Amino acid sequence: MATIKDIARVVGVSATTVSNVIRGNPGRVSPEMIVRINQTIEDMHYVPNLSARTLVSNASHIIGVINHLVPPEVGGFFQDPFHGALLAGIETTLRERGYYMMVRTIDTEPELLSLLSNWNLDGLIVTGIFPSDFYSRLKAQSVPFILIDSYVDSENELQVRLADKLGGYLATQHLLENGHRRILFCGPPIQAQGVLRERFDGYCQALAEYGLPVQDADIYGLEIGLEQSTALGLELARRQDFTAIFATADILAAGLISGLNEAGRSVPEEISIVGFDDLNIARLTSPKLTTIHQNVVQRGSVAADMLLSVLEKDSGAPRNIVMPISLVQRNSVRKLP
Amino acid sequence: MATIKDIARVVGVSATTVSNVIRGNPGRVSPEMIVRINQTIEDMHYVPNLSARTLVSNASHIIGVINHLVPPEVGGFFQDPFHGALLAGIETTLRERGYYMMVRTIDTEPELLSLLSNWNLDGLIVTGIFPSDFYSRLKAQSVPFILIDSYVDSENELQVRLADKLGGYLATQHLLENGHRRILFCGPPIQAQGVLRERFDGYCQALAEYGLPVQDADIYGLEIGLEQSTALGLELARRQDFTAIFATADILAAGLISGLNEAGRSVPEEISIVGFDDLNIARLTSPKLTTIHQNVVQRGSVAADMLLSVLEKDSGAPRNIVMPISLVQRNSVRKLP
DNA sequence: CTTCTAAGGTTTATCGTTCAACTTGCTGTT
DNA sequence: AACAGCAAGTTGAACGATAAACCTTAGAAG
Repeated sequence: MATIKDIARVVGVSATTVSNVIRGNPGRVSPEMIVRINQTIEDMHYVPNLSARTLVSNASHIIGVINHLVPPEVGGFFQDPFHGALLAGIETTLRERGYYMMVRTIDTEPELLSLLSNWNLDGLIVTGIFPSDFYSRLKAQSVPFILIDSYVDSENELQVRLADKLGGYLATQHLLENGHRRILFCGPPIQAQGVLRERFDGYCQALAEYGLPVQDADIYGLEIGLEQSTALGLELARRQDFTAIFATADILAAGLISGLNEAGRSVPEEISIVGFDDLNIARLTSPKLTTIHQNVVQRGSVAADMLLSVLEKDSGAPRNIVMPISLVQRNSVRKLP
Repeated sequence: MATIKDIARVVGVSATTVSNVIRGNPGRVSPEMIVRINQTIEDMHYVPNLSARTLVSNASHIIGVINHLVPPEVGGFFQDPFHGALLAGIETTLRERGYYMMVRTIDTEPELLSLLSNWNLDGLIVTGIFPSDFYSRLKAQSVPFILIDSYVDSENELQVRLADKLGGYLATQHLLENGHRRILFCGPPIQAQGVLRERFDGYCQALAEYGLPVQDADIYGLEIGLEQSTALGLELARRQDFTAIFATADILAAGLISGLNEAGRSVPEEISIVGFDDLNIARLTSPKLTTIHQNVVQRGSVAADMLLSVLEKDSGAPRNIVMPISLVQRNSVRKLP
């Protein structure tokens, strides 16, 4: 494969000059030379070697996308449709802006360190929910990163958040408006801060407005995954003291419906359900899922855009975006008389 | 960040010696020195810089995973649950064996070339269906690659195939056994060779055994995606001259069910459907999908394993595996009287 | 007529590793 | 005593690019 020196030799200039042309360096090269060099590059099918570039310039044009390891039994990262949509948005934007993407699930801290120093990653997109001390570990590395999912209470940190509290509120309120008074909350375990905390806060607020208590027995924690939620659905089918469920992810809602159905309880006739995310599967379940809509693909793409803008020193770029949500009514909620 | 020279200076040896220890080079270093160097590496949190390593040794430890660009409107690559499962298997294996994964959708040939020479990829996992001339283009590059989906008629090429023809046969035969006589075939356009060709051949064979003709009007080509298949479901609802559908992917079957239902035709009472893949969504649809099972996650992981074995010169490694399939009966097929 | 400046380059060092070719000191053999 | 052979290193040149500092020439300015 041709190197920059080959080009230089053929054209009869120094490697630096070729390098300047490649990187579009300002004004150092005459217009006709630019044309000749570009022509030769094309003729010889020259493509710069980014490993070499990375080595000297310390910028790799690789963005790492990491997620906390989700054991395959629990569904796995790539198999989760939410993350699939996120990745789709991220990849499209990175491609368009000339960056490469290295996806990796991270289990232990050394793995993160290896990833970073192995490849001089330019930046990191952090998806999924990491243990709470992870954020400070990450800050200790001097790599720009943007958080999706694992919120942090700081205006300065790069984040693409969602109006999660509002989402939790709207979902719950919708059920209350339809006459439901005992509403279960099902989602991954609630941490001190982050997505789930906020959705839970919204749930509590809605209940409070109707003067209803939040009851421990109504809060269920489970891993994201169809198996887990189907199992929970089977379990819940035995309880007779509630009429509705707010599930913090569509995939959970889908599993719940499936489990409830299997146990002979019908949705929405006996039990109403509201989901969260509005993924494709929300239209696949039967009944179709009433859920909180967010544009996940766009969220990934906004995250990538924000990160790259910061990397490219665009100081006017936003650091903290909150994306909108809305309630989408389909058929999984029944109005009680 | 510490470099190999820092380690060398601290220990008081040359960089080469450290390098030899890191790479486990045979016998050139005394046991006690090995211990001291390893200790220092750990103390200083040294991690080798793979860009530098790649540059000189011409092996990057990066495996590219490519897919032909699927426009987002058509579903996108990452959002397709089949590819999600595949990626899950691939990533797990690559991680375990110490490789990195660079995922990229490829639109034009220059993009492929850039990807390859930018990063000195060690190998390529090719998923999805590429245009037919792509295979020869790929061969022209001297990068080892393994095909999943885009079959090629050559025993020598690395491939992880599936008993696709048998799958198509079993699916169709199951419908025939249940009394169906007019069975539509729905899937992405059939090419000269590859997955779809084989599934179609199986379909034809089963029909032939029952003395039934293959009719052009019964073959539908559509892009993989929920939108497309839902639309097709709506369209098919108007036809009254068939009782069953064989869909070559679960995601298509799911959309078909949804479209048919929407148009007021019920599955399986009026129309029976058999899918292919047995993805998670097969248990989400209502009715649950009767489908051809394959272990997609494992398929990804087998592909990665085979490729790495070849890279690591394990000449005994298999080059061409055919993974098994089986029919899973759920509730989307009705026995006709 | 000298000096300055800008355009259009070139030279050389460097990034962090690896690899091939040396060196050095010791042991054992004949 | 001479020397082969080996263990345990070292040295210096790559790999392909970039960055900083330097050079050369023509014309403008004084």
